[in-house]
Amino acid sequence: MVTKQFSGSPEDADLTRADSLAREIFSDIANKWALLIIESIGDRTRRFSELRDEIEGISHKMLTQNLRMLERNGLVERTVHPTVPPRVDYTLTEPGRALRPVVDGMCDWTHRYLGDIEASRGRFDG
Amino acid sequence: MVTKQFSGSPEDADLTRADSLAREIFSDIANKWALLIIESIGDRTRRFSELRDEIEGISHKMLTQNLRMLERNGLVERTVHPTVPPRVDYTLTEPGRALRPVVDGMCDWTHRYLGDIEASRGRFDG
DNA sequence: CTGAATCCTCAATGATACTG
DNA sequence: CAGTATCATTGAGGATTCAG
Repeated sequence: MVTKQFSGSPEDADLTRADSLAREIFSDIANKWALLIIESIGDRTRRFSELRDEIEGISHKMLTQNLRMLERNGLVERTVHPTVPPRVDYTLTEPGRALRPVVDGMCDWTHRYLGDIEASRGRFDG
Repeated sequence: MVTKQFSGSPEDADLTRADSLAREIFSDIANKWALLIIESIGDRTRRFSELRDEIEGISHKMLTQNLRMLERNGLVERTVHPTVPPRVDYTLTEPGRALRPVVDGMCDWTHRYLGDIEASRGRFDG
């Protein structure tokens, strides 16, 4: 549950604090760019430019922004190679890898129900 | 994969069309309100006001907007009871229920790594 | 190449009021 | 109660520029 939680116990403060933190994290993760980045990195090591090229439609800014956010939350690790021109590699951390099955599940679901959804849309719109 | 797909085969047009549709659907679903609504409905029948009360922080507008979107994509079914005052029930359809494990997985992941993430944030911010 | 910062625009969101 | 519409505001996100 990432929605409300009632208690009444003395640990109320901690519970609501943990809940609001959970919601904050959930909101960070539950957005398309974050999930697509995780999906794109997978179990590989990817450079900034590779991600930008692979993730259709993502802008330079959105990519850096989301990579920072994922790094801050400890889902991706960023290693800078002091070469010139600079080269930065991104990999998933253990928490990041643990999220992969979830993202895969969402991708699978999307393809599995593509037809049904298209049909439903047709009905709804028409 | 919901990112790029190359082919070169004659079905190119259909492939890219299916891909863009997949991305569209993925973008619809991969947002916090949609996922929280699905989580909140679960296997129950929920009224509009119940959802509004249960999903902390969601506005009237966001709830209706996302419910319409989910209905259009065939994830939720909307049944209006012609009473006064009116009463509207929402339930998950088969595609909607099929997405539950994914959402549950994301919620589980959030709570599982809450501590790690908080620690990582501390390191990153400090 | 990567990334930060700036500016600018438009869409997402909230607040409010009105309808069935 | 549920839903739509309108308006106002904010913030997301794109384009561009500069720096390491």
